[in-house]
Amino acid sequence: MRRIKFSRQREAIKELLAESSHPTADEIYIKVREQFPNVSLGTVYRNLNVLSECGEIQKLTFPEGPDRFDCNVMPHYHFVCRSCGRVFDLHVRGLKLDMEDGTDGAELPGRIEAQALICYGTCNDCLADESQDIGA
Amino acid sequence: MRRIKFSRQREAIKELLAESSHPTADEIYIKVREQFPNVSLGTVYRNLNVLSECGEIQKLTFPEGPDRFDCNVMPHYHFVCRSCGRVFDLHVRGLKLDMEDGTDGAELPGRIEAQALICYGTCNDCLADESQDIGA
DNA sequence: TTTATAAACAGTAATCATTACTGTTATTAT
DNA sequence: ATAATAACAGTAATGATTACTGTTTATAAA
Repeated sequence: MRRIKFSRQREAIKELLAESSHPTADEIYIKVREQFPNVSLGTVYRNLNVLSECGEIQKLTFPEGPDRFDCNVMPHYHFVCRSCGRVFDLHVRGLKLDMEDGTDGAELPGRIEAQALICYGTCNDCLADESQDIGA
Repeated sequence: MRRIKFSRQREAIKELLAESSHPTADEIYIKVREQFPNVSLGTVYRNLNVLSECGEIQKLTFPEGPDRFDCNVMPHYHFVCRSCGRVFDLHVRGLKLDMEDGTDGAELPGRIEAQALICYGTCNDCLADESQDIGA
């Protein structure tokens, strides 16, 4: 059982995570370097993994681009804009899994312990831009 | 607009996809080599991308491991066993997104055009193994 | 309040999945 | 048949992430 020691770099990473929205490891790296010019990208990755293993943060994987990290560990889902690439929180009260019933293929393949839902679409900003383009 | 030409390799990839369950590019590569010993991994990737851009197949991204491919393009979701790593189809009739309402943060960030849901847990086989271990 | 320990570090090399490039082959429209 | 070019095999390059190595630093015990 490993004791986790305090580290200034990790504290900085936690603070930066709290004030940014779903940053990538590299985005965090760039910001941490303002406080610790010699910090290495490996340190950022190691600490992000330590924090997500502790359940202090959440790692998010998307089909496009690198993983992102979220300081919000409450169950919630994500919306990715296909146009601008931004990631938004989706405030969903709860997912209702309406399973198919029937004579076969009807049952769950196992015990569900966690869920990740990603919705893809066009964000409101990009929708507004689209309608402007049409008007112009 | 590019015209897609017939290719024997692509046909083989489609057939292999139809008879396997969520294979990775590498797993397909190994199988295609039985028919085309000189096929290259790049060819497999290129064709998988062509097919998923055409909507003939679906690309699946998971937090662990490489992408997987699915010949089932009907909307459906996936279950990943954390114990054995297998991926199962989830036969869900439809997701009910029960959005939070309130004075702010309540609205959708945009227009949802697609959804990907991954559930994580322990599959029935691994659950059975677990209870055997306890019994022994 | 030194000293031992091992976690964490910076820096760098290695890995893995995937894409891009290059010269050749095969499909298809003319 | 021939021309145009999609697709190919083979290989190099890329991007994200992890692993390694020798050093520094936080913490627990002497």
